[in-house]
Amino acid sequence: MSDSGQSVGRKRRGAGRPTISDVARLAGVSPITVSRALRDPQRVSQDLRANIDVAVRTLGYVPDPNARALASSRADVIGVIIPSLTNNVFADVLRGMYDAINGSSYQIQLGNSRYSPIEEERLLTTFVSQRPSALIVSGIDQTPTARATLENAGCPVLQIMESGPDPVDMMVGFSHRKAAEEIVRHLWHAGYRRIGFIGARMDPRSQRRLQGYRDALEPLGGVDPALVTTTPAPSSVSLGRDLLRDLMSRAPDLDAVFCNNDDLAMGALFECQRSGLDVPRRLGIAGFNDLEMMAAAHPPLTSVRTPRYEIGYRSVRMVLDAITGRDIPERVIDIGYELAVRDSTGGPVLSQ
Amino acid sequence: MSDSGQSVGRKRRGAGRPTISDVARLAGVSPITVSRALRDPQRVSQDLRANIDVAVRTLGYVPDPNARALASSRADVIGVIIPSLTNNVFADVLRGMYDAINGSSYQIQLGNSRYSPIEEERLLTTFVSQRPSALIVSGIDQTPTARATLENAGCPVLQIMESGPDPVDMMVGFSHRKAAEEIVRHLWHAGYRRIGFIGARMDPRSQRRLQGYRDALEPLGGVDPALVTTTPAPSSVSLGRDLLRDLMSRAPDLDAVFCNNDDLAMGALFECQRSGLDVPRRLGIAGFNDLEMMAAAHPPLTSVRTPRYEIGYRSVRMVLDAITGRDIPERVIDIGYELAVRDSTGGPVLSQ
DNA sequence: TTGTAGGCGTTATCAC
DNA sequence: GTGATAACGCCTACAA
Repeated sequence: MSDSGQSVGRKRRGAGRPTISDVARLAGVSPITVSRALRDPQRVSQDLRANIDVAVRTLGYVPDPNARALASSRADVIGVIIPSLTNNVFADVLRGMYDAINGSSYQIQLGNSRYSPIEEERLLTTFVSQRPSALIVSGIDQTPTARATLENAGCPVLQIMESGPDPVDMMVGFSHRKAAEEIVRHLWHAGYRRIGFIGARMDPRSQRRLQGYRDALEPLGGVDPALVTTTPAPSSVSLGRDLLRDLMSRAPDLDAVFCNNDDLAMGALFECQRSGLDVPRRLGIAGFNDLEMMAAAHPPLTSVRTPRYEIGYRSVRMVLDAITGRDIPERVIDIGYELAVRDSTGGPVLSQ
Repeated sequence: MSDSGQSVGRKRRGAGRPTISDVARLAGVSPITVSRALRDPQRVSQDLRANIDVAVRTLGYVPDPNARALASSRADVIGVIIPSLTNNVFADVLRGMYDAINGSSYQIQLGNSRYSPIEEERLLTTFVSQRPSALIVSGIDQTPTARATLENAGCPVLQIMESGPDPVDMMVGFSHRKAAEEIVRHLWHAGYRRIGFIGARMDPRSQRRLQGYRDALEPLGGVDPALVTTTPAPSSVSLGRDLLRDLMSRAPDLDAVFCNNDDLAMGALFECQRSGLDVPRRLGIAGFNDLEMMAAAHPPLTSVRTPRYEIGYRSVRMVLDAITGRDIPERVIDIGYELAVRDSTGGPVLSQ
């Protein structure tokens, strides 16, 4: 009790909560043994481990993550950067991530780049300064600076949402271009011939969906620029209404529309309801992502089902495996997508 | 150059990035002066500060947040616990929070309790072990354990989303009970007499909305239990369809429905469209939160506009003020709400 | 398997 | 206003 660290006049700056030394003293071992028992119980003998467990519980000891990070030059943190918090797509991804990290000793450090590559650069710099155990970023269009930061981060790096060439390290996603191409082809096969495109935000993934739209129609009679409407404005249901109204007024013979995402598709549906256009007979509507509401709409809306939750879940499992040195059989995963074909693309009146 | 720290044979464990000592050496001052210049420039003389700035830039010095947290017993982190990531309500709150923290040197540490008080307890314990600068939690229904943790966290605490008695510390929210009461009264005044309630999830805030529904109808002829349908299942648009269908089959004379949230309201609208019920003449529909899609629907849907973004934004500003010791004029803020009255509650056929 | 020595990078404390 | 000293709590490296 002479050097308990609590004696009068002793100066301590900390908040006075128990430290690893307190536990060690109570258990009759050295601090490093406690440290080992906590991190890798197998490296400590049975009986000592038991003593230590008791001491930990008795004192209510909780390791200090900051001290741990400082000493080991490694924080038990996975940095995640996404471009939007309100986009349902990323909400699902995040849910998967948080589910996957549950029960582990790691924390997710979340950054919102707001679709700004520069903001992403800044966040990356901040995150790297914390020496994270892994980094997860959205998309494959990082700036050269950001890419360099990722390459020198000294930890596993995972790019999500898209598949593409030249990964920084690992990758989990799918081809937005191919997905778009496929659903546009579905519209064609359903009998639609004047197929338009409505797009908002027009971030890189939206651009590639537009490209997929073009790729699909090119061999099928060509792309009519008059049928394409895009805006850099953030996507919304109201915007879907507006964009469809614009497009219809400029191209009255439009008979189907592929919407960049589900919000726009929902807005397009409401616009049709308002103006009395029969869906799918007068106008076919397809969206992208297959949010839950799509199947519940009237009529149910066709979309591309993207495995968002799964992307989030698998990405965290993957970096966790990488962190713990486990074998990663595939470092680049094309996770695919599925068409969710519903009544809204049932075909025009005069289906061939 | 003899003791530059880079000389051969010297053992350094860190990743070799510049430290505050490197900056100090280059600027010809002591480390503590650099520390002060970085945190509170006014405490260091003009010329030294200039030298230090140059040195910082020359070396590309970035402070180590872990070392800082360890030494000061305080991490520049604001812990935030929300019950859901996919609920649009919290997405908006988070967006406000991330916007408000932008530019500060603080980080948000996000936890997802999945509507589980026990999970919230666990997260709180984990967060507190990091010595956060502030904590923000959702709702006012923490377990006694969680509440004790908050009270002993040694940092500002803010409860958001609801207003209520007995705050732990600070509070930003509004009365869900009163908001619900008001919109149900609106339905009554619009001429509806058989007003039902549809609820999902039924977390504490949903419960209070149900209470508001009852409080409104009690003095207006009483509550008919047959008009209330709730489920603990997570809310969704599809569920809104299902619940309305159930309710209509059990109470065919239903003439309006207050939905616990907007997803359910949207589902109720789709169900009416499917079964050919005129909205608002055969059935009035009101939701809660006023998500963007509500105004774009056909017909536009009535809801309660809740200031979600503002709650997020103001809550972070508030804890930031508290952290920096600024005066907080109001520690408990009722941020209010507004009715967004639209066509979907335009009144029944035989309006009085 | 366990322990010793010292460092991780920064800041609180107190002296000048 | 500036600096010396020690401490924050834990972990790596090496020794026994």
